[in-house]
Amino acid sequence: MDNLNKNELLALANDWLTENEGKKKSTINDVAKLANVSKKTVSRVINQPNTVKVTTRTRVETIINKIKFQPDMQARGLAFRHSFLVGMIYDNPNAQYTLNMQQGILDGLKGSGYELVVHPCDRNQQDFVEEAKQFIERQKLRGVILTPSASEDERMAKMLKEIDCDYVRVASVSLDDPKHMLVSNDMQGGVLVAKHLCSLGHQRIAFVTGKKGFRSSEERQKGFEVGLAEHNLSLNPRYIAQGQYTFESGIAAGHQLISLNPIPTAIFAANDEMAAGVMQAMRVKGMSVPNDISIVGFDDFQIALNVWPRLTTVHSPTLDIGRLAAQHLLGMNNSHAPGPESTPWLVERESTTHLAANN
Amino acid sequence: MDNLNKNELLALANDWLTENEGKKKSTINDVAKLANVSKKTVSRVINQPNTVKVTTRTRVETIINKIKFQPDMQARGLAFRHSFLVGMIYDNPNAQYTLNMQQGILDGLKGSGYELVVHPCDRNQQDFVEEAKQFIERQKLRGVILTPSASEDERMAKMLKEIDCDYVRVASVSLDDPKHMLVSNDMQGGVLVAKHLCSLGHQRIAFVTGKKGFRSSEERQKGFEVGLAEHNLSLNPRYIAQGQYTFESGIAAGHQLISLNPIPTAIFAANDEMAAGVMQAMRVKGMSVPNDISIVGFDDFQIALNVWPRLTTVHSPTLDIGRLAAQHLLGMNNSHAPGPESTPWLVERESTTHLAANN
DNA sequence: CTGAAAGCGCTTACAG
DNA sequence: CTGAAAGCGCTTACAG
Repeated sequence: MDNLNKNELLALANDWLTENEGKKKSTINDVAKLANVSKKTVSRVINQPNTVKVTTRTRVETIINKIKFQPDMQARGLAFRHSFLVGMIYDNPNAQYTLNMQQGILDGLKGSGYELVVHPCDRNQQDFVEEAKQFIERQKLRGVILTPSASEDERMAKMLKEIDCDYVRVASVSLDDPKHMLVSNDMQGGVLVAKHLCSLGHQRIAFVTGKKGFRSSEERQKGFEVGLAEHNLSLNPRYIAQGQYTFESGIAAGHQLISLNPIPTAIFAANDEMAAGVMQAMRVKGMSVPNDISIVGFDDFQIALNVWPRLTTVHSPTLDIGRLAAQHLLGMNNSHAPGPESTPWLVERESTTHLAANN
Repeated sequence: MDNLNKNELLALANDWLTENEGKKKSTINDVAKLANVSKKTVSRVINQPNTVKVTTRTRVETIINKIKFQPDMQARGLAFRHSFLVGMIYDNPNAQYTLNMQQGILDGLKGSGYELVVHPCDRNQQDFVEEAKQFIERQKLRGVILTPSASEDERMAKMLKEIDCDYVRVASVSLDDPKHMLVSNDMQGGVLVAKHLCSLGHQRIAFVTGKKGFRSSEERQKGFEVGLAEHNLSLNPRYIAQGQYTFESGIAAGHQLISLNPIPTAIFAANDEMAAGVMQAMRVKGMSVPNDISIVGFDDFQIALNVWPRLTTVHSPTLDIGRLAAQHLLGMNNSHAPGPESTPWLVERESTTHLAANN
C-alpha cells in the first residue's frame, strides 16, 4: 500500500469519493485509511508537517487535497482547548472606522483558519466587562482585538489578563505592554496638520477637540501643539472648542469659533465629521472655505470627499492597523518585540489655502 | 444528598469554589457531582428543562448559577454537529448599511447563545461561492444571513441548498421560498417618494438609478413609477440618469439632469449618497435646493443629515431588518409561515418644497 | 519517524 | 423521570 504511486493513490481516492458521494463529510479517519497511516500522522501533517517523513507527508497531502478534507474546527477547538475564532470588541460610533477595522483584521486573519466574531459593547452599561468575559469564555476565543474607546478601558484589560486571554489594544498611545498594543500614532498626524497650516502662512489657528476621554483627541491635539511650537506658535485656549466627534458638535464649534474676535484664519477639527460640521457653519454664515478660512479634518473617511470643497485631512491607515493588529495577535507567542506602529499622512485637498493678504 | 435544602446546596458549592479557585473552568461533570445527578441530567436541564422533575431541575439550576457554569460551545458544537455561530455574508460597499445590519442581527441573536461571524465576499472573484462554502463547512455554521447584492446571487443560493445550510436572504424583492427571505419592500418606499413630490405640485420629475443589477434600484424605481401613475404622471426616459450608488455618480447624474430642457423641478436619487452628489452638482451650478429644485434620497443614513439642506429621504429600517432576519433564521424550523417584511417610511426634511410659481 | 490509547466536554441512542 | 455507555472528530501524552 505504501508503495502506491500518485496515480494509484488518486484512483483509490476517486473510488472512495464515488462510493461516499452525498454522504457525510470526510474526517481525519477517512484520510488515514486512504493514505494508509494512523490518524495521528494525518494530524501531524496538518499541524507540524516538518515532523513527518516527506514521502509519507506527500501521500497524506495528496489524499487531503483530492477528497478536499477540511479538519473540523469544532473538534480541533475542543482538543486544542480554544476555538478558531478571534473577537473584535468595539464601541466606536463611526461606521466607516469600524468597518475598515473589521476588514483590516479579516485581511490579517486570511489564510490562518481563524474567523472574526464581532462584539460591540457599551461602556455605559454596568456589566459590560462581565458580558465581554462571558462572550470570550463561552466561545473560548483564541484572542480579542480592542478598538477605541473600548481599548482604553483598564477594567477591560484587567479582566482579559485575569482570564488569560490573548489580546491587542488598538489605541493612539501605548497603554499596556508592547505585546498588547498597536499604536496608531495620531500625535504624528497632528504635527503634520500644524506644519501644513504654518507653511500656508496661518498663525491664528483654532482647534476643535473630540469627545472627552478619547485619547485620540488628546494625541491629535498634543501633536498639533508640538507642530505649532516648531514654528514658534502656540494654541490660544480661547481658540479651542470642545467637540464630540459628531457632525452636530462640529457645527456648534464652528459657530463658536467664528464669533471670536479676531476670527481664526484656519480651523483644525479632530475628525472629518466635525470638520464637515464646521464647514456647514461657515456656509450658514456666508463665509467661504478656503478663501475666508481654511479647514482641516482627521481620518480621511468618505465624508472628506462628500463635502465641498473637499477636505484636507490626515489619512489614518485603518485597514493597515487592523491587519497589523490581527497579525500581532496571532504571532503573540513568537515575538517579544515591541508592538508595531502605523504612520498617518496628510492629504491635501481644496479646503485649505494660503493665508489671504487681507488677513 | 438529594434532600439538601437550598442553603446547604449553596454551602456545598461554595466549598467547591474555594477549593477550585483559579483552577480550570467548571464543566458539566462538576455540576453533576455537586447536584448529585448524572451529567445527562444536567444536559437535559440545559437543553430541555421540561423533561426534568422540578425539584431536580431546581437543584441543578442552583448549582449552575452558583458556580457560574457555562457549557463549552466547542464541545456542544461537536456533539450537536453544528457550531453556535451564524455567518453574515455581504458585499455592500456602504459602511453604514453593513454596520447597521450587523447590529440588527446581533440584536436578534441576543440571548440565543449564538455569535456573529462576518464574512465579506467579492462577486467578481471567480471562486467566491466555493470560498463561502469552505467558510461555512469549516466552522459548521448554524446558518447564514445574506445581504444585497450577495443575497441576489443564485449561485450562492444553490450552493447553500446543496450543502443543506440554513439561510435567510435579505433583498428588496422575494427571490426564494418565503422561509429563506426577508423582504425589505423598497418598492413601497418609491411609492412614498412619488406621492410626496406630487403632493408638492411637481410634475417634471427625474430619477437617478442605482448600480446596474441591484434589485433595490429596480424596486425603488418601480414603486416610484407606480406612485407617479396614481397621479397620472409617468417617468420620461429622458429624465432617467444612470447612477452607481456612489457620491461621484450622483454628481455626474446631477450635471446631466440639469442640462436638460426643460429642467426637472425635482430629482429622486435611489440612495442618499447619490442625492448628496446631485446637491453638490446643483451647488456648483449655482442652483438653490429646494427653491430651484427639490431633491429626495433613499436610506436615511448619516449623510442625509450632513448635507445642507438636510435630505428628505426614505427611512429603511435596517436595524429591524437585521433583527428580523436573525430571528427568522433561528426559528426556521418552527414556522412555515411566509418570511416577514419590513416597511419603510418617508422622512421630510429641507431638501424638498412646493413647486415655485415661476416653474 | 510513527502509532495505540486516552481524553477534550458535551449529546445521542438506548435502556429502564 | 433518570442514567451508563458510546460517540462527535480531533489532539495530547506516552511509547517505541
